Amino acid sequence: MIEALRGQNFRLTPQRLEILRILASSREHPSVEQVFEEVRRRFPTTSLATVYRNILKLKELGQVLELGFAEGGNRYDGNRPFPHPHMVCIRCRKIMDPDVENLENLTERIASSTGFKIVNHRLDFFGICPRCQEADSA
Amino acid sequence: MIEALRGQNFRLTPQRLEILRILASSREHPSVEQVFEEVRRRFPTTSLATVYRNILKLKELGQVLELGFAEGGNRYDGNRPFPHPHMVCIRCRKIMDPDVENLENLTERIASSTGFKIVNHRLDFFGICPRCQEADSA
DNA sequence: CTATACGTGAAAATGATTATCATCTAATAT
DNA sequence: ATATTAGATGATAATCATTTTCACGTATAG
Ligand SMILES: [Mn+2]
Ligand SMILES: [Mn+2]
Ligand SMILES: [Zn+2]
Ligand SMILES: [Zn+2]
Repeated sequence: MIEALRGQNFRLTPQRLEILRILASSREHPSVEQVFEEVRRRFPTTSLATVYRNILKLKELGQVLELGFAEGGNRYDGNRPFPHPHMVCIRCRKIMDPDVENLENLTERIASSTGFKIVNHRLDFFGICPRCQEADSA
Repeated sequence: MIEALRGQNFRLTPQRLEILRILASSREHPSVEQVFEEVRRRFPTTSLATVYRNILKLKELGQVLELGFAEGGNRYDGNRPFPHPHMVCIRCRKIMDPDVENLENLTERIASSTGFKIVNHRLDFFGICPRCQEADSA
């Protein structure tokens, strides 16, 4: 992933490398705020704007998948930077990657039946995660 | 749909009825701004806040489906107020309802494999609509 | 008709994201 | 190592959709 950055005239600053590392290592689909707090552990002077800027760059380079939400902050996946389904817990806001077969069939069928040239898709399931279900019954 | 409102202590104001009518009759998945402009044709003093408030109520009553987008305004479907796939043109922002078989199978499979209790879902395909493809080749 | 909640209009507040700008620094050449 | 410079950062202001506030208006019940 670092290689993807070297291509352009991108500098490898400590903040940038740390943001990279956090996004690549986390499976939690972190928010900007979460990345910000984690970067600050190592580089306490880091600005929130820097986190936004670097995530934007990585998104443009196709190294990070952005999960935009109309309410509440966006979330990011640095492990699977391509469209895939997500499970969103409406209680604790945890986001998981379920194991599910690909949607190429569905995509192609919709493309041919509507005449759209499909370039992207988004599939989210909203519900209550197992842990929050336990909390309910307790 | 008007009946759904009578249930509670909801008053049937002219603005409210007009917003209702617009959402129920439009197949274009209008934005708040579009509803606002249309309401103003008949009731020129209507406030934008009133449009937001009434759409919120209808959403809470399950009479309108909200399509939230992280960037740009949200869009609303008053014809199919239940989860269904959408085709979003990334050029002209038009949104269509494609004809597609139901996703109950997929939903159930994901629910059982992840332990989630799924209460909602969202499936969007992003691409270029036929009309914008023509504009491209011209 | 009167009374009373609910609704409205106007404007301010909110919250996430983006833009601005002076300063800093990583990368490269000398 | 030093100088150069284009890109990066930090702090702050601006943006934009949406929500909140509050004084006033009005639909509805009695
Ligand atoms: Mn993911
Ligand atoms: Mn629809
Ligand atoms: Zn949960
Ligand atoms: Zn189009």
